[in-house]
Amino acid sequence: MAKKPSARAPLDQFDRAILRILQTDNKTPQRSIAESVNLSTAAVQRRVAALEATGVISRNVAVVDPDAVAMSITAIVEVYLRDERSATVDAAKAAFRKTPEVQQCYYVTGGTSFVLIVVTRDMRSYESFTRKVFEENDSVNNYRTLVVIDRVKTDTQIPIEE
Amino acid sequence: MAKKPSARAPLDQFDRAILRILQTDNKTPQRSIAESVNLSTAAVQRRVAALEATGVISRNVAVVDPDAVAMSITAIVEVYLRDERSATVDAAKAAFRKTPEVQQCYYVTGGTSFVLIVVTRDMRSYESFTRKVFEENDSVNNYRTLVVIDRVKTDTQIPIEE
DNA sequence: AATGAAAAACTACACTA
DNA sequence: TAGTGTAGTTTTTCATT
Repeated sequence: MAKKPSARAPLDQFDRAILRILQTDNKTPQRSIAESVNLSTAAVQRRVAALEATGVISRNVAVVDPDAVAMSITAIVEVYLRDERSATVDAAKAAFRKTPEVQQCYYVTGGTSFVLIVVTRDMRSYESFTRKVFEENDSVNNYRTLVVIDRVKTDTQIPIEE
Repeated sequence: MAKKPSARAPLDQFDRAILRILQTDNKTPQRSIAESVNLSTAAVQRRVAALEATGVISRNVAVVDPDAVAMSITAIVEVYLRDERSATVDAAKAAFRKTPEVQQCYYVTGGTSFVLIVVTRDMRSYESFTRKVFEENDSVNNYRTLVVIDRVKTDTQIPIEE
């Protein structure tokens, strides 16, 4: 599993084309990638290995449907910290990073400190999550929950320019 | 590429253990999955195939680091529609779904209509995105941008209970 | 860029709870 | 009958030239 800070040469057209494919389906055989982008399979192989080694591809994962594993509540939570001292912020980051219900966490500008995407089994477990993570946490001043009605789009694809 | 609405038997311990592994690294050889969960490789093979066929695993993807492809702005946008008539909402969903800069889109409760996660090259292209998608769109009443300073956690992992 | 070796994914079939 | 393991086949990956 590659995760280098990466000193990387800029990506060329081939790399970008390969990334577009792997972002959609990383099980695509190198042979058919090679056809699509007009390279040999060996070239594709070397490029994919390099993209992984330099961290351009950070992970290779299966995407699981939350409904299928009976995790029916997705919520977006805006978190307001008591203060923005770096110790406070770093502690919050660490806490969110290791909480499994927190699927995504972003530190943001504009008044709100963090935006979280939280996944739980049901409303009861969402409530106990908020107790545990927000209400018993002194550095959290306040939070606002937006419950997701429809996960319209959850691709984690990055738009890759031509 | 599997995507069935999924009428499926509930997942057992084996399935959940397999999902936990594949969510972390879907390149894990079936042989080592088999060892971890105490099944034969063939059994693992069949279960993975079934999980894909029923849509429990919706996709298999490479996760690309936005910085590596020079997409340096991530923004979280709260969108307020003019009204919540279903035609208006559905049109907005369709529009967001097909806009490549919109990496994720959630329809939510609580005043805000949509929360978007938007990825662009830089601030200039973020601005032209907002013009194109919000300001020239009559059904968008208003929107609020939170610019991401730190992508603290961007796993798209679902917590899978024991 | 092409070949060949190694590994992984998949299939067939007999067996068992 | 649904699901497993063994063992054999095909496909994919990867190193070497």
